[in-house]
Amino acid sequence: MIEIDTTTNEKISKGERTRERILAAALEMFAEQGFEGATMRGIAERAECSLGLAYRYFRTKEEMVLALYERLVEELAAEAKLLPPGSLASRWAAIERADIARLLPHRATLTALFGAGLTPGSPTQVLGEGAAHWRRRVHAVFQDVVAGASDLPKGPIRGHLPTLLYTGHLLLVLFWAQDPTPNQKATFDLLAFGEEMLGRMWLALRLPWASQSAARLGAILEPLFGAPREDSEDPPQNSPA
Amino acid sequence: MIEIDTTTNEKISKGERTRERILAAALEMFAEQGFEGATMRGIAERAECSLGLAYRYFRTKEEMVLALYERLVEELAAEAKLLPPGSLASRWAAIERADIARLLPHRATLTALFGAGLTPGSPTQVLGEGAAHWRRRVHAVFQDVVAGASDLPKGPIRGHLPTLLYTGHLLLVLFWAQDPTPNQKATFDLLAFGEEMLGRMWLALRLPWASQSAARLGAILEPLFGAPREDSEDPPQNSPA
DNA sequence: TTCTTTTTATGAACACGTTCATTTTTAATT
DNA sequence: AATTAAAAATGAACGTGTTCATAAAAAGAA
Repeated sequence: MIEIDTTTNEKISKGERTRERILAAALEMFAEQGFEGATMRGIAERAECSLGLAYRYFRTKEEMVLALYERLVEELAAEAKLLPPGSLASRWAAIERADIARLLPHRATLTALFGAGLTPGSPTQVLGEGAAHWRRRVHAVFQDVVAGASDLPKGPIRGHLPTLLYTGHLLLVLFWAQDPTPNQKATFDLLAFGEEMLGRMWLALRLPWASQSAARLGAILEPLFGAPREDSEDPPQNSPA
Repeated sequence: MIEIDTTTNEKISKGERTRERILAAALEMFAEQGFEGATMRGIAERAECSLGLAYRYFRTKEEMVLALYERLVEELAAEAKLLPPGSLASRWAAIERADIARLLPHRATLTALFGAGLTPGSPTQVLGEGAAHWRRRVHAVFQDVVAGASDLPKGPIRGHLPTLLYTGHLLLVLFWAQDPTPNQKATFDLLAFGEEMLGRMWLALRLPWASQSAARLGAILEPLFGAPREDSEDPPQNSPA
């Protein structure tokens, strides 16, 4: 019962199609009823399968949101590759604006993931071992953002720029998810503020202590968000053995 | 069956004593088994009461952690009052160090609260309406920190300093709860970094655009964390009607 | 005291996320 | 076609947080 995908010409097993069906049902339910409002039984019913089957493809309810997050990260990565050259500030702001626009329809859903990301013991803990693969993935995106910039500084900050931008991204998205102002105005104000600050960077880097401080901040954050270690590169498994 | 407290001479009803017993049991269980590990049934058993009774005094499991948080905030406020005069940087760093030391034994427990604080719909959402009372309370603490500083700047930043310090505090504590480095070294590095930055503030404020930028950042954050509005000052109710 | 009202306490029941032994369907092999 | 092995699918059952109708105990009024 193995079929061939008409667009990508890849073999698609029955299981993969079922997984897709369940995920689609889940995302619809999340959008309609929120993360907590949606129940696993309801998702299974909409996907026209049993409750147990949903757990064959997703170890946990939260992992369904993770699958959504995975897609969004890949879209972000693709967008970073296509970013037109320009100043670092403009490139960073552009990708943040594009990302927030993409996350917008899933705001309520993603917030559940962020909440879990700050919960100890969760496999999706932001700074935990389970999320290391995604940290590297997103870090690579900001390496692209930096690499295409036309106005890179020379000093010791250079190497820390991806990590610093990534940190800014994380804070911005986390804030966005919580932002109670209408249309998340405060978030966009912060974004514009950050863009302007980045634009003035070269002015500030004239001051020797400012340059040193930026590098020092980068050094603190680097081991947490930053450079890939010699670990394995295997993405975590969502499919059954 | 109303008794008199020997230390404060206040009337203590039977219910209040029961509430205290349940809270104590809960905190012990949280410390031993973590927030998720502790069960409401286990807490009730240790408090030698029925399951339903625990829900009479705490609307939810999370609210038990909130009761702990409330205590810790009051201790923080008291400590801010006793802070010796000095530079703003030293006063801020001192209170942060003291606070983190106080939170340390409850790290695992509090993280559950922080996670919930980022979850939409939760009554303890950090920037939500339910937490407004606590935001004002903590903001007042940083007003004290600022008020006692010996080196306050003159410009438009002055009014935003409490909000800016509070924001730094929030970020620091959130980071601390997640910090995977041994003994939370990264957190203390960030704290030292922040202290040094604050110390250099007056140097930076010479630059007109730096001064304006700081004020602009304050203006964005002010409505979220900052100044109390004309709302009621009633603390949320934990006791039954 | 006796009656009434309020406070304090109970535990069965519900919906939920999750697990697991089991069955059914599909693919591979002879 | 018959047999076997692997993949896909099932639904009952468990422990959880939470709710609720109800009872017991305490306080107040007569």
